[in-house]
Amino acid sequence: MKSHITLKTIARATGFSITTVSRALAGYSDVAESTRTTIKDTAEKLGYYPNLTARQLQRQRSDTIGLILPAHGPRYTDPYFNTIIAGIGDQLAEFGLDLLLSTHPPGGNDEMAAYRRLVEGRSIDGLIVVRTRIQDERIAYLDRSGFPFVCFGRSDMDIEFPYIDEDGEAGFYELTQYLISLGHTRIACISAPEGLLFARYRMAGFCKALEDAGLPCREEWIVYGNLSRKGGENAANQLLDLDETPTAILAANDLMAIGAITVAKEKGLEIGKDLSIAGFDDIPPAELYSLTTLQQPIYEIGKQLTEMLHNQLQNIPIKNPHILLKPRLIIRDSTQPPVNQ
Amino acid sequence: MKSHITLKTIARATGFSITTVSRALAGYSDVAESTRTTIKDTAEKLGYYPNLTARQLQRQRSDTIGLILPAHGPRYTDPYFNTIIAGIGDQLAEFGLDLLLSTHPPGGNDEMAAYRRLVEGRSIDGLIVVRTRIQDERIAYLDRSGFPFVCFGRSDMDIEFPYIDEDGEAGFYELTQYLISLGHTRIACISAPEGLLFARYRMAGFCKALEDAGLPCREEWIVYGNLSRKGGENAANQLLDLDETPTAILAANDLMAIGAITVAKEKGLEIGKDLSIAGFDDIPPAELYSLTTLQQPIYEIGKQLTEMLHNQLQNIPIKNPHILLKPRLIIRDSTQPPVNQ
DNA sequence: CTGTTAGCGCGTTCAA
DNA sequence: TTGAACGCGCTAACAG
Repeated sequence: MKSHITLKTIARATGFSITTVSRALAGYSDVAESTRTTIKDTAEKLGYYPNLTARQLQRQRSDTIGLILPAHGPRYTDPYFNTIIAGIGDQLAEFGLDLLLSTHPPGGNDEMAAYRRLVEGRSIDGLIVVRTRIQDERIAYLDRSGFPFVCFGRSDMDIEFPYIDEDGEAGFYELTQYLISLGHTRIACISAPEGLLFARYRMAGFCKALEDAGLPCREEWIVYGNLSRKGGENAANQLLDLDETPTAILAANDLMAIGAITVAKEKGLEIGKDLSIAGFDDIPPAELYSLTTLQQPIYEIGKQLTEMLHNQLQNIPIKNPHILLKPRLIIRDSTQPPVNQ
Repeated sequence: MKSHITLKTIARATGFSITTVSRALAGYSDVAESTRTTIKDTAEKLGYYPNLTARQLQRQRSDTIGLILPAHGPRYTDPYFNTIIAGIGDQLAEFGLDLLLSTHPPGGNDEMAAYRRLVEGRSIDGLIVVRTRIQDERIAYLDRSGFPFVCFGRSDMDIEFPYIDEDGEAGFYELTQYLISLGHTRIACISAPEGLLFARYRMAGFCKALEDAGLPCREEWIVYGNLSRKGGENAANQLLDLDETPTAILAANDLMAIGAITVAKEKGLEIGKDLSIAGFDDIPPAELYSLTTLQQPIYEIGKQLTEMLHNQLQNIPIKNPHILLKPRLIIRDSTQPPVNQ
């Protein structure tokens, strides 16, 4: 490592005081043009770059925001995180901010310790919380300490906080409506476990669309899966073993939809023709399976979360602290009008 | 935000000097047990947490390492990304280090500016460079400035630097050997563009295995694809239109392998039986396609890179600065013995 | 227009 | 065993 060039170095080299050097470089107007030129030139020549840590300490602001990913284990993959990081990163770059990232398994002591560390160690100015939980200790803590934060996702607590979330209800409403418009009347749903908040919203959209169309929301056509491909297979087996089978199945995520596709194919059904299937997420394999699905606006959420937090840090009042972004319906071949009644 | 508790606060509360408080909390031995207790208690009661920025400035060390992801655009997805972050993050947590993350499109001015900023702004102690390029400006810069860094990937420059890479040659060697052991003699390869370093290594392993088995490395059985699914389709079409078609196709990545599978199926070939196909990466859809492939040890690479960098920062000599990690062969149904000669 | 003084919060001499 | 003084590098208030 080369030895560090500081303001002092330049001060000595030019004969001016440290303060003058600082002001010249910062572009203050009360500096003689000639001295500014001298200072700027030697700064350039010496390759001066301000020590950001020192600046942070003085300004009491790090221009850095934090993000703690709820990661778990070696084969950790979450289809959203690439995208949300890209969204956050791009927006951050525009604002000239940095991102401090940690990964910790969700719900443990480690995780909370990481939050405390970043917040109380004053390494960051604000925090983005992702994958909110129904009862979320992190939100409770941040609210208590008055630290600026925004969330990806809603929660079920008696705390007011700014968030952005995908509008699962609107998404499933549109998707169900679309299936109805194709002529389907026997529509089943593979839901996620009821404890999950997003599952509730999606189910609500599904039921509402049926109701609005005057169709019954039949209990035996609502089954549950654990969001995995296997879960989708089990659920699809349940549905397809019924006396009266549905002509369309709507799964709470793509993985389960793909599981359902596998099962249906095994039973000799042609997807799209004999049975329509749709999912949620638009994960990469969805395209390979020609799966109709809802694409989450994750990148946009990342960008907007960052903007929201930035405003908060600037004390700019947030016009709308509760934003719902509607997923985009991606229509592929897995959903088509029903052939046989 | 609550008002900040600093050493000064505790000093005033206990009546001791800031220095004593500092030493008591830091666990120095030259502090009376009684005063240490008093100080620790009130520190606890007041909820003291050291200001990390101030500590950084004084220690001239940030205990933070940097990572700049070569991301590009909204729909940016890199299958490795999650995994390597998880690996780096887990290891970092063990060392008590933080991670400063940026995303920038590769090769641009922005990217280099981001490197300079982190390095010269002294926000970080070391850097992990991922997705190395054949001629890599980042490596040249870091080498020039003498800043500690490690790389995921090799390069083709006259610079000595520590790296970890997947051993594509060994991987493809093993995979090819495996196909040969199944009885295949007509093996084709869909390579990546020659400019890419990893493509060279993989091809080398492929050719070497053929040679070692006394099989010819026929030119018309080596075609090129742009790593996309579409590229795999085109390449497979080329191969399957030949007078003498191969009984096995080895693709430089899973996406192209999946493209090849699609094409082969369209032509009425049964995968595994009429034509064996294998890929590289083990991306999630690979399992859905029962694709034999090579799984990259990304998580391990992330961990080991972090460890390597950490050692470097501690001035612990790195035993082996050039590590190659062998991919793991995942055998699925897409590769089977050839039926018809 | 420029320099002196002071302080951000912490750790580390050195003297008492 | 404790405290005063100093410096990390930068910025801001105040004088001149």
